[in-house]
Amino acid sequence: MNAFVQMKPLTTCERCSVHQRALCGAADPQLQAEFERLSHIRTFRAGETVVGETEEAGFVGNVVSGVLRAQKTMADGRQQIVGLLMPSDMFGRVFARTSQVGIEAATDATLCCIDRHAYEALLARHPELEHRMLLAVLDELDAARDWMLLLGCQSVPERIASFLLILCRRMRNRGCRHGSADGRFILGVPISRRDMAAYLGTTVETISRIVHEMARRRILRIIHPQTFEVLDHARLVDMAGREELDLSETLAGPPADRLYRLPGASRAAQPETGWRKLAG
Amino acid sequence: MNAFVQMKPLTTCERCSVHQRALCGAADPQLQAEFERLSHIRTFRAGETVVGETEEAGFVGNVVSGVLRAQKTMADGRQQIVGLLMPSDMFGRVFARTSQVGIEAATDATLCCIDRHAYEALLARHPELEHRMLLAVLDELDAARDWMLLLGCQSVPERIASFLLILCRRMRNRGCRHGSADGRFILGVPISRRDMAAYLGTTVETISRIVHEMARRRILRIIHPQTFEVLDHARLVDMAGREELDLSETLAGPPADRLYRLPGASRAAQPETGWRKLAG
DNA sequence: CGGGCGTTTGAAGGATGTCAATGATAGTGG
DNA sequence: CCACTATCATTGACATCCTTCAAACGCCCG
Repeated sequence: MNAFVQMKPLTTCERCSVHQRALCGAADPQLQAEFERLSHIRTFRAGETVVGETEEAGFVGNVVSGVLRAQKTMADGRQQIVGLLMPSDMFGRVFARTSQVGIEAATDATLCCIDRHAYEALLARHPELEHRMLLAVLDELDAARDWMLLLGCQSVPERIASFLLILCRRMRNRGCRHGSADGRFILGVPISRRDMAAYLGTTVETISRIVHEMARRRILRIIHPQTFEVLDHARLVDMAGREELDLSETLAGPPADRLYRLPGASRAAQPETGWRKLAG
Repeated sequence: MNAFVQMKPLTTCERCSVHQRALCGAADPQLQAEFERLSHIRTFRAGETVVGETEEAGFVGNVVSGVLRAQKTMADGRQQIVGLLMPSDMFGRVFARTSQVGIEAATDATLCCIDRHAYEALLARHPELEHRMLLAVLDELDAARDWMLLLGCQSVPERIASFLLILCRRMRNRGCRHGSADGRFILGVPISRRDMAAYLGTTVETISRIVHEMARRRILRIIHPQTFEVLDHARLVDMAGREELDLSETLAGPPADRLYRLPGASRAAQPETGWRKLAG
């Protein structure tokens, strides 16, 4: 547990920042050695394509640092981001020629890659690994369906509030209890407006308008286009319109921290009337 | 293959209409016997709840006949259908207390049910079954992401066309080459307008308007609110706005028939201008 | 026959997309 | 170090798709 009592030198994988959270970290020593032998680190600059939408990917892997976007594109160019992949998340599609999902680096990123067929063979030889893989995919499916609810039922203001709440929760889960030391909650959005729009099924202009309206209402403070201070968490929850949001793991994270609950902040005295309409 | 040369009497499972397509059908004899012992048939009337959204389901299973809807509900009652489950599709969530997805019978339905923990134990004892389960869940994930593209990027007319095309493809895959004997293509929609609206992220009124507009344009003929004749398949494809639709398995069907391709019907001489706008 | 449900149709309004122009920012090369 | 440029974000005006509300219609079934 403690690095100071560790006698044997750590392997490369054991030094990996996402090793504890990723699938490979749960493997037994022999399997970990296989991972160590088969995997390799690759880096991508923001905007670079990791796996094209139509191509058959030769490899799968884990995000070590940075953010990837999993996206689908229509014939006329319209795009939908179907998942944001953060450190320790898996990317790539096993057991299929192609899944029509492209993977691109949303920020500069470091990936731990492994040949797809080698990984499939590993899964076949190690049922316990395949079991954990199944659990991870089931969680991704839950997340995808949660996002279908967001896209199909929620207004754009609700979607934006939901998205920001999910980011809040993720930050807290990752240990950073507050974004800044003095109790204020600073929220860094890891992706551009364009990616936000493609993720939330809207446009950059609409996002800009609504975020600024939220700032006018003192729900947020805009420090930088991608950095906000959350001023009124309770009204953000109201605005999202769904109670379970602080509970669910919508960004396809690991199931371990699924039961984390935000502290029950008291509701604002003056509840904003229906955020389904921007007028409020 | 042929029932007439079958000497041993068929087991209950072997007589099951979805046995060939479902997970259980691919199991070895010993595992099939376990399925036979553990599973039981339950019937539900249209509208009945199979698994509540918040409750912890005690069982999982397969659809034998009828259609189920997998849906999520927001606090204020808005609903999104996140999947339509047809015969041979699995329902229920293994390895989780709850997935916040409710299952209801969209039509009268017959289900083959199995205790969830018993099934989980079965998966643990039979890695090859768990492997097939993983493949099925991966296909469901692909389908969910395809639907995210539909909800996030497509206009309502495009969504409706896509939905109808998927039903067409499903019908053809299931062997019914034509809905009627004389070469006309009769399409039965297995769900109500309300369910269509909840599935496509829109309202019954909008669906009605667009379907009737399609009838006016001689793309469809409305035989009955839930029965259409497809008059112009090519323009239906145009209207959907995505080429890969006839290829992808969007309704979470089995992967076996994934490569089926519709015959390349010739395009209409007079292409409708942009179906993104209803005016056309 | 009547009630209820599902569907259709109409009118009106609003939320959000589109187009266009400006402002802000960061990266680049001289 | 600074202009230059490309990209991103913002803001405004406008158009329109779609929802909402309302009422009528058809149909099934008791």
